Amino acid sequence: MSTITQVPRPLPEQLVELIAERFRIIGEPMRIRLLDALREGEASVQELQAAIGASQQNVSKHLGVLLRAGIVSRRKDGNFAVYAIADDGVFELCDHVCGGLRRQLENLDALLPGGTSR
Amino acid sequence: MSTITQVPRPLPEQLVELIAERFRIIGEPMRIRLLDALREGEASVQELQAAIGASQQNVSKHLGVLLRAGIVSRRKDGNFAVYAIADDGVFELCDHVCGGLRRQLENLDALLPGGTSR
DNA sequence: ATATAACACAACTACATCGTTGTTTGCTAC
DNA sequence: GTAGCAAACAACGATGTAGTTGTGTTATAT
Repeated sequence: MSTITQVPRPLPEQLVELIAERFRIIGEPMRIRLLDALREGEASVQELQAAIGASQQNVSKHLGVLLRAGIVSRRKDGNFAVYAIADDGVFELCDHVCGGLRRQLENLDALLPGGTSR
Repeated sequence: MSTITQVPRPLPEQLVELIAERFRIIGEPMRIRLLDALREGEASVQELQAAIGASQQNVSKHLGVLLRAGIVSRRKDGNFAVYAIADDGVFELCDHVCGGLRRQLENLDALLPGGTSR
């Protein structure tokens, strides 16, 4: 199942907004930390809170944003709320961004006299 | 040169910030429109302004953001400033996002009785 | 039933950023 | 030089959102 997302040429306004929203949601340090933590598997709010070091309310809030965006899923287990990655694509996205960052650094590096080191 | 961006497991704080910034920069409707317009090739501020329908100052400002992020490049041609895509990776990113959106829509679609239409 | 724990919701403050208005810079033409 | 155009810069108001504080809400345990 290849994802050959043939995108229309002048992007329709609605799609622009959707894409922007998606990027904006991921473009938050706290949410990236949450997604990164969830990479190891599902976790409760408590565990995420401990892993990241943020207030319970803040973690819950950001998880709510990710949940409404369909990026994570939620499951109730007794007294706990267990969150998990629902859309693995986000990691490919992050890897892509990391690749881009790396390319930029390499380009900057090439401009310096010292080469790779220094 | 395959970009196998092996990302460290707990993402270092600096990298988190960089990734977030990158996403945040792309996550703006106006900037997405600019990038979309530049997909056809380099263009002056005037042309972009006309294509998108925004004020000169606003277009210039957003282009400045994209330029500082290294996503577009700038070239002076007489009285004009000609911008072009510097990092083609952004389109793959957008396609990825579109793919994710499409998957979500399909999932929602599957939940509806009518199937694909309606 | 009561107490406690885990999580979510609501109101609020602080801060960032979008878009506008006004101005400045840099180039071309006369 | 002066006039005129393209683009960038600067300051401002309005809006959005991150994080905190305070308060429900739901489930477990005694």
